[in-house]
Amino acid sequence: MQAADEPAATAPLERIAFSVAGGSGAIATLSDKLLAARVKNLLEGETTAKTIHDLKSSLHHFSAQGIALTGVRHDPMLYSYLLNPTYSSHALPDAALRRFNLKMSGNLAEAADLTGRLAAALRKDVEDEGLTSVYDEIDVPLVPVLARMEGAGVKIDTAALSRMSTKLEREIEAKAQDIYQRCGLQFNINSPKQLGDVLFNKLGLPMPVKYGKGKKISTAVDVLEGLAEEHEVPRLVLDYRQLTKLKSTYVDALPVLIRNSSGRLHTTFGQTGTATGRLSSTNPNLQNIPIRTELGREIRAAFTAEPGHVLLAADYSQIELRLLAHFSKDKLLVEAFRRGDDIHTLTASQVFGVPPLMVTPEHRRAAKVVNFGIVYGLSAFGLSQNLGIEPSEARKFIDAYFEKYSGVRAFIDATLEQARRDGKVKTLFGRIRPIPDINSKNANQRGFAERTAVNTPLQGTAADLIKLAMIRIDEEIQKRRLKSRMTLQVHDELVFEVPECEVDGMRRLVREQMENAHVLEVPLVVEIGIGPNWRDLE
DNA sequence: CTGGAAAGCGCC
DNA sequence: AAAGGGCGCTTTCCAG
Repeated sequence: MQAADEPAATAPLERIAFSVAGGSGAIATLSDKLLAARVKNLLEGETTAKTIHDLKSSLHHFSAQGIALTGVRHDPMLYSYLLNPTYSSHALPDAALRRFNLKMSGNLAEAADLTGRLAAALRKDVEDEGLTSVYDEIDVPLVPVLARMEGAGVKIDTAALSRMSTKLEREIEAKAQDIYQRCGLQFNINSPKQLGDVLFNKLGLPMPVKYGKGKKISTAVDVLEGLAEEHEVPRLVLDYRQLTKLKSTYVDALPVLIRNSSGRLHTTFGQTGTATGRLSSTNPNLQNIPIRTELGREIRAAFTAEPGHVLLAADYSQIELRLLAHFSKDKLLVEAFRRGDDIHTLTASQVFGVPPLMVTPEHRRAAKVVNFGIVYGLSAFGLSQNLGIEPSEARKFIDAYFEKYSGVRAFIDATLEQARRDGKVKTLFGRIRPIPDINSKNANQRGFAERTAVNTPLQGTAADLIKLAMIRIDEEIQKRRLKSRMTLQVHDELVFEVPECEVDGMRRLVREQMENAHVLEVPLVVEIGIGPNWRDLE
C-alpha cells in the first residue's frame, strides 16, 4: 500500500484510519500527530467497523493524549485468525483474497472499504463458528495489554554484552584454528556443505546411513554427537556452533535493537502468528533467549531491572501435562497432580515398575522424555533415538505408559476421532484449529496431522489460560495504579519489572491470577522467582 | 545485488 | 519412508 503517495484529502478521514488499521504498514508513513488525529476521528465516529490490531504499538501515544481505545470492536485480522489460525498471513489483502476472492489493487479507498466489509463478513463467520467469546474475552482484551508490554520494553546491560562479545570473538577464533589444525585445511565451518565435505570425505568419518543417499548430507547436532566418539573434530564443531550462534543471534544482535527514545529493548508480539493460539515475538524474538547452557544463562543475566526495581518471573509448572490430566481425567495423573507429586518420578515408577523412592535420576530423566513425548506424539523410533536405546525397548516403555495411564490413551483416541469427524480440534475455550490432513491417504501427512490434533488442544489451552491471566493481571495493575510493568511473555512464563515496594503485592497478585483456573480438574501451580536480573531469580 | 530456500538451532 | 508439537533469527547458497 502506498499511503504516503495517496492524496489524503481524497478519502474521508475515517476511511483512511480503517486502512491504516487494516494491517498495511501505512502507519510508518504517517506522523504520530496525524495518525493520532485520524484514530481519534475513527473512534469518535459512528462506524460499522473499527480495527486496532496494528495500532497497538502506538497505544502509549494515544493514551498519553487521553484517547481511550474503547469502542473498538471489530478487527479483521483477529477475526481471520480465529476462523483459521493456520494461514501464514492475516493481513488485509490476504484475508480479502480468501474471503471474497478479491485481488486488492493497493488503492487506499479500496482498502478502507474492504476493511469494513471484511470485518462485517468475518464477524458473522466468527459468530457461526462459536468463536465470539474467545474473541470478546481473550483476543480483543489482550490487545491493549500487549501494547503496554511492548511499550514498556525491557532493560539490557549493554556493557556486559559488549564484554561478552569481545571474549567470544577470541574463543571463536581459537576454536576455529583448532579445527583447521586438526582437519589440515581452512574452510568455512558455518557452511554445512563444506563441513560435511571435510568430515565425511577428508576425514573419512562414517556417514550416518539415513543421510547417505537421496537426502543431503546432514551435519546437525545429533549426527555430530554420534561422531564425537570417533573423532575430536565434531565436538569442537559443536562448541564452535554454540559460541557463534549465541554471539550472532543474541550478544551482538540485541544491543543494536535498543530503542533510542527509551534506551530499552522493545519486542513486537504477534497475535495472529501461530496455529495454536500462542503468541509469537519478533524484532527481537524475546521468547527464545538462552537459558540452557552456562553461556546462555550469562546472556540471560544481561536482562535486568532498573535501579530500585527487580524482575519477577512467574512460570506455570508442567502446564501442558496438567491440561493432559484435565482433558483425559486419567485417575493416576489427576490424583498425582492433586497430591502435588513429582510427575516425572511417578511416570518412572509406573513405566519402569519400581517404587517411587527407588527411582534413579536416570529413570526420572527417561520418564521426563516419555512424558513430554506423549504430549508431542512421540513414536517408538523417536524415543529410542532420544534415549539411545533399541526401538523395541522404547516400544515397551510407551506400551507400559498407556497401560498405566489408560485415561490418556482414551483421550488421545477420542481427540483423533473428533478430529476425523469434524476436521478440526478445539481448546478448552473453543479456539479452533482445522486439521485438514487428518483423513489423508498419505501416512506421513496423516501422522503429522494426528500429532498436531493431540498437541493443539494442550498447547492452545495453555496459551488461552496465560492470555486470560495477563488480561486480569494488567487490569489489576491499572486499577491499583501500580508502577509494576508486565514486560515479557514466554508461553508459560510472565516477566514483570517491579519496584521494591511492590514486590510483596505483585507476588500475591500474580500468583493469584495465574493460578485462578478453578474450572480445571487439577490445580495450576506457579513458580515465582525474583531477582536483579532474569538469571538470578530466587 | 537481492530474494528466498535450506540448514541449523535458540526457546517453550 | 518417516520417525516430536509450536515458533523466529542467522548464515550459506543460488537463482534471477
